[in-house]
Amino acid sequence: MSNGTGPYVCGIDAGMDVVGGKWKALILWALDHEGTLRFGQLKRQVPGVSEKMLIQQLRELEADGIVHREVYREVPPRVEYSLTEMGEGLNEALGPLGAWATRHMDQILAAKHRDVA
Amino acid sequence: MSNGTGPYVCGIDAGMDVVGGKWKALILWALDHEGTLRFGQLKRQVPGVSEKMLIQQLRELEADGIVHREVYREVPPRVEYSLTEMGEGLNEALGPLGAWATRHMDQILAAKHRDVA
DNA sequence: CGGTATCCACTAAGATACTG
DNA sequence: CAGTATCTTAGTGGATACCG
Repeated sequence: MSNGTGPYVCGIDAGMDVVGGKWKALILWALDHEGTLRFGQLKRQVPGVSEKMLIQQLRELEADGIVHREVYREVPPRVEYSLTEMGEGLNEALGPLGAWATRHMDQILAAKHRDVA
Repeated sequence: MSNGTGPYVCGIDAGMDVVGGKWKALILWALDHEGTLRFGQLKRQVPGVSEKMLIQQLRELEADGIVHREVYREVPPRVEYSLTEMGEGLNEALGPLGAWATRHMDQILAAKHRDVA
């Protein structure tokens, strides 16, 4: 996801690299609003995601220190995902972006329809 | 870049869709710091980008109302790119994300090295 | 329940060559 | 100078089937 020319040019570049996956924003948002979630619950909160993608994105977020994965060795198995402190900070940092997009939602949607047509 | 399940689930989702291209953050950053730039100047400010990708990302940003493209019909041709008001707003909204990433840069870089290895 | 593994389609991205 | 056109490759994402 980076440009490969060594370290990042700016913080935004690095930030986009962390949160830039197709489903990551949605995962972050779900964990922020619902708190700790099991795998199955999380899947329901992110409609349309496949198990493969959900796992993949969760593993990347975990590697980046954004989400915490807690395994309970029970029958049936239970795994819970939650935001770390760093993840909560990331969510706060994304707040203004969300607000901006909400403010300009009509234009964003209009542009999107145009390139579909 | 969206999940295709209709409108966006949240603003962050929509925002990521606008700024989520591989080079868009860098383009935004360059235009914000340098002001109006010609195509060639912009290319030098975004090291490693191909002309094809630069054009493509610029066209998408233009369609989203983020950058303004001004063509001067001269010889040799001159085209200048600048941020719109909406684009400047987007840049401000990305500020906290950049700050967050800068704050956690070491962990981000560490995670990145780990999955290279 | 919470994953893995495999295969396949699609798109994003890069290299190169050419044009108004 | 500022693109366009074409081809090729790498990576992303989805469907399906199976496992502890």
